[in-house]
Amino acid sequence: MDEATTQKKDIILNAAIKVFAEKGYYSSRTLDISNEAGVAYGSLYHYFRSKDDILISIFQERWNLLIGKVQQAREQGAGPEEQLGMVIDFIFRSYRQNPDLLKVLIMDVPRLDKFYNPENWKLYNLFFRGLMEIFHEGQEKGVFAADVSPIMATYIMHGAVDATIRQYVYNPEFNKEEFPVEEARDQIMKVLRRGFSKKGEDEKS
Amino acid sequence: MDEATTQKKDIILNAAIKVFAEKGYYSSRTLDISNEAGVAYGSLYHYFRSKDDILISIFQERWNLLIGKVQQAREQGAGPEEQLGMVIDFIFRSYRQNPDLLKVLIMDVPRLDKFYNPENWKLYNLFFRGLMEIFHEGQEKGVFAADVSPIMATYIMHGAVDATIRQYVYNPEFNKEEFPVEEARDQIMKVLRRGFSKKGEDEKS
DNA sequence: CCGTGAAGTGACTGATCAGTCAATCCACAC
DNA sequence: GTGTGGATTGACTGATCAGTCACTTCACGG
Repeated sequence: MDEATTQKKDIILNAAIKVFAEKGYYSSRTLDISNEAGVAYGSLYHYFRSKDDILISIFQERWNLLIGKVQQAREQGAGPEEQLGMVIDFIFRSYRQNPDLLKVLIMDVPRLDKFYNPENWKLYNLFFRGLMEIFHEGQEKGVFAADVSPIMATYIMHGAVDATIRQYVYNPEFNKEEFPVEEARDQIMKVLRRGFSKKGEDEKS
Repeated sequence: MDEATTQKKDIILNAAIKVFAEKGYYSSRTLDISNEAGVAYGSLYHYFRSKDDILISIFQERWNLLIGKVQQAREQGAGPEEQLGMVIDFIFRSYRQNPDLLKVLIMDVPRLDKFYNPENWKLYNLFFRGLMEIFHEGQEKGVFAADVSPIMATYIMHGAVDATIRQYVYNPEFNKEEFPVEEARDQIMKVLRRGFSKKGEDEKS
């Protein structure tokens, strides 16, 4: 795939992210996407097989970035706690930089039937596997409590971040100005650090 | 609304829950719902205004149960921690009893544009408000850390439960037999208890 | 038993749209 | 300057489906 093709695909993908975020996947028309991208309707089908293919491509491309970030955190972060912090921070920064993308990844992608094929599950779970390894190492190093399974720790962390961003994206009663993302991020990290901490393990079960 | 009408509506609603859970809201045909319910196609429109109305009715009816449960927990639970436990337990029991319902509430309802009207937001946020009050009381009683805002605590708790149930419902690689819901529930409660605990507050920030 | 209106029926329709395709344009090689 | 093949175009089509409606059946009161 040459440079020009990659660029054109990216233009379409970015337009699609904007349109999907605005109207939701099923209410979005492929014509809206081509208009937003400034290309002819038919061109969409030159670069992508179908509307589904566009959404899945968004997921695959951006999810790989996330997985790369987890990898990077594991290599560069001083300890397990800092590594988790880096991942959470990356997600919140991604939201600040492109709320539309997060909206699509959180709300549209998981709702598409075609999304659930073995290839995508593998990619999806790679993220969780990376996080689990951080937790596991943290337990071995005696930083994290041994009585919390890494898999549950991963889901709890993911859910906390996911639900919070969902509030930012959707809840009109949520005051974003008074409660900036950095504050939300810090509070999540605080709660999780305490929740997973080895020091809490002895507390009443 | 007489008894017979209520019953018939309930039959349709339950059929819709099954169909929506199976295929997702947008891929579900209203004809599938009438077949599943064993009523004529046109009858759907005698009892409900539209397909959207059916989904929103599912939300409203069941969400009221959840809100009632939060209220009940606040009245009957000994302390804030036990109260939260009761709410979490109710959600996991709802999943065991009717996974389809949870699938619809978690995945389909929040994805419907029409869902986001002031009336539904009000109802939706009533649940969060109830939880926030539990947290607030916990802080006043010195059980929960004062440096975590009740609103974030609520989102973290909701997200943890939500993400976990999502794994049960969707992730084929997740081994439900080896990891029963009761175990998941206990681990979540453990992590949250530690994460929100007053005792952790002094730990390095 | 008749009248009334609610409950129930399912064939039909009008609108919607994803995807196709035949035609044209364009860049580059020879 | 000509040929080749990919890129681009947008009008069109075929299928899909939510919702309608004219009709039938039923329950019940008088």
